[in-house]
Amino acid sequence: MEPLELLECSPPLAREPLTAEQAAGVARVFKALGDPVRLRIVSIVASHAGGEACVCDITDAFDVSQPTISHHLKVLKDVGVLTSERRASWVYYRVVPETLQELSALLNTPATV
Amino acid sequence: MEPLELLECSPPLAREPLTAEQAAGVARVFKALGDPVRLRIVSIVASHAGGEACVCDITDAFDVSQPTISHHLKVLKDVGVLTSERRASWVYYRVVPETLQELSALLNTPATV
DNA sequence: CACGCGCATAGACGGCTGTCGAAATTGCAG
DNA sequence: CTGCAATTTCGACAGCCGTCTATGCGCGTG
Repeated sequence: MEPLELLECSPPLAREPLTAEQAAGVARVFKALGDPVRLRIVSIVASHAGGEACVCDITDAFDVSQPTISHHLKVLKDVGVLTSERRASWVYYRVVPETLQELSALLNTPATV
Repeated sequence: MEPLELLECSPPLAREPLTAEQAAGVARVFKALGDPVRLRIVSIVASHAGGEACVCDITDAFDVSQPTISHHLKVLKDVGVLTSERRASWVYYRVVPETLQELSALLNTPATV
């Protein structure tokens, strides 16, 4: 499943209606962020020292099982919000700033009058 | 179901991990935006002349049934993305810029090194 | 007042999703 | 090579979600 390029130039939502294809692509990312656990995962990774966190760091912060965390990480990775890198026995996750920036720009309402 | 105030000061995701409560609140909004039809609805309303659109305007843009559109509008209204106002026989919907602005600020990654 | 139109609600149904425990995979150490 | 530790994958299951049809409600018009 490719990370899917979002929008070439990220026009604000209010500029003109999104096409069905654009909406489908962007909705995938919002959907991934639409889970409390995943949202916290992103914030944990983003705010972690060095901008990265291993799975064990993340798992410790939740009461859900470790496979469940792994599942959420896969979802976030599939939509291009996170990337992963294996070093020794641990897998480290990082956020992809470009993806979040795209969404941020999209939601940046230009004084909708 | 109250529109739920998001975050008092909208700290970026990377500042510090969200609490479970914060994440739950924000995730509700992202979840609402995580559907292609709803995302297009928001963009249609936001880009419509006068910043508002009646249900008939929106329904015409989709192939789904009118009750389905009405359901999506309710979801977006419940999380504080849209507001509605009845004038005569028609109901007009508007975006709530503050809500989208909150999310935009949250995703605005501050150069995550 | 009664009808028609615009929109919302109710109920039903198939498919997706979050969760789990168990098993497989990968890499390191001995 | 063998065993261990960290992580992913698998299979299953309950609950949620998007969609539909049918129905109800509000409002303007004749």
